[in-house]
Amino acid sequence: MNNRDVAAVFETVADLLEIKGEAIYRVLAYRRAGEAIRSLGQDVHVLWEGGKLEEIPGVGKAISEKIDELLRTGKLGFYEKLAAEIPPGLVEVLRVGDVGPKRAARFWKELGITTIEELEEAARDGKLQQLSGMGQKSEGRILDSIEALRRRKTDRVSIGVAWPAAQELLRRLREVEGVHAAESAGSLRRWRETVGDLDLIVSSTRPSAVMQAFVEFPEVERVRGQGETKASIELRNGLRVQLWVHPPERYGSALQYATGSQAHNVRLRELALSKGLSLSEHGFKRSDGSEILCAGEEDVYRALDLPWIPPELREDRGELQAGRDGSLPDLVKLEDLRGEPHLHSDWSDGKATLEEMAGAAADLGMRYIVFSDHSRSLGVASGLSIDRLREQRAAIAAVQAKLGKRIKLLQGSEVEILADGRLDFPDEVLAELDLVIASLHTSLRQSSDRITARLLGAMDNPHVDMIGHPTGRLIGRREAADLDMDAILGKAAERGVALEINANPERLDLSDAHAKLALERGCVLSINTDAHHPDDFALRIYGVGTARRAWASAEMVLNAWPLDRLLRWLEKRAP
DNA sequence: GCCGTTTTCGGCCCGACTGTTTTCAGTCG
Repeated sequence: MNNRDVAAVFETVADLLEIKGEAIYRVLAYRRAGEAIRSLGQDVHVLWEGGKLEEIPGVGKAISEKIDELLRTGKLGFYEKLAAEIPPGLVEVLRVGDVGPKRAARFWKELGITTIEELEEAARDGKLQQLSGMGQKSEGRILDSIEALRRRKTDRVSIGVAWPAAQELLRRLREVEGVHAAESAGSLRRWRETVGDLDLIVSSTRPSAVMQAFVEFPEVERVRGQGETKASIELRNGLRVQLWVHPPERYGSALQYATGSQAHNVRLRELALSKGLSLSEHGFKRSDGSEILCAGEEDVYRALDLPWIPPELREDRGELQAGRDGSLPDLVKLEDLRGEPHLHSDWSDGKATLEEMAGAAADLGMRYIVFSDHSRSLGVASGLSIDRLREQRAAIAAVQAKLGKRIKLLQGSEVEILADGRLDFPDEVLAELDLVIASLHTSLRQSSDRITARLLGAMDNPHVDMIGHPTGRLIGRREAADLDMDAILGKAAERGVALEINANPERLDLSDAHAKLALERGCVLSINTDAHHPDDFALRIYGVGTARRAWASAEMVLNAWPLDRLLRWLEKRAP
């Protein structure tokens, strides 16, 4: 039973309790605990064995006992009792928009509905509108929502899809007359790896005009709601978008509010209350009814005696305390990155020549790049033989001569960790390279013991400087390998091996949570694009976002170091 | 059910929008 499984049990418990009509704070407690376990960097088993379950925020005595029962027996009596009372299938019904716990409970009790299919059938038969408090419109909305749910396929989309889509909408919004500023908020602004919808905030004194222009954008499929200051639409590609319009003098509180996370906002509001202030997206209200307006986000935090907190940290993971202590990290920025340690050329499966990749990198201001084409056994990616690897070295030297001081070119390899744990090149070949990245691409479904041993063994090789996309996950498509992350991070810290944050939005591997844990263990990170084409360098933003979510400063990121420091580091590592 | 620069008990964030309403419940973020 992994973290996700445990989290899913508590999240389902929360939904079932809510349908049952339990006290909302009890429901929220289970939901919060579920989310905390889901975003835990380390295996919940490790905390369990160490008797540290209650250190998880939102986990107290009752829930830690339930985790214990789950991990010991694989079952939870509390859940089974609940599932006997309320059909667990109803949890699925909650995914339909416009259907919350109250309606789900009524549909079940009054119409016997326990699945989305049954709900759809009842709606088509006009049975929903016969319930008191329901009408034709509500029934129609629910039918629309079921269709929308089917169109979406998944609940959350990759940030690699969401971010460009948001930039396009923002560009268009900024052209609308009367718009002072427009930004994305929500989980996108916090750089979460997937987002449920886009939240856009506009500063304007003419909200209704902005609203009207927005719902008439050509890519809008349907308008889910439209009011004076708020609109909700769905795009043709299934993405849902919320727009808030606020006057400039309230823009800061609106942006802060919409950025979340919910847990962070709850903490802020508690803090506000303790100072006799009530905080909403419109600003602060004192008990006498007077207001404090916040044009900028920093005004919101200042009113609470806090420094501005970067959006990536707003997850209620200690950022308020760090703000009070003055110990907020100076987070790594895109401009801090000085080079690219992991990229491919057409010598293996890249789509561009050495010179094209080098030129593009130099144009972006990078000081160095490391050609790290695949090694010989990865046939599907045209991995280099030892002879080809040596030929490539001469080719790189020729390009270097041509580019001169514009950029420093290094040669590395993304060397396969074979299924039996050996590396794909012998040590004497690895010793010829400037930087060696060891990666898993095959046999990712091995048992935890075997696949963990492969990575540990690779890190014991003195030539290995870095591990590429450590868990091998593809978000939404392939699960991470079943690694003992505790052992992996411990070994990386001990051996001084850098761990990659692969910036490709399909990977983001290490994840934010693992990267944070890695830093706490004293590991060094590297933000790599794994570029196969010059356009891929643009993916750096996703890696930077993930590193920032891990509380990483530039000091902790290998490719944010100056080149001479990197070279000294490599030299010191050489056996 | 959790939690403590108010607290080990008594709180726990707040508002917009919609639909079916005679004053508000439900959903959403």
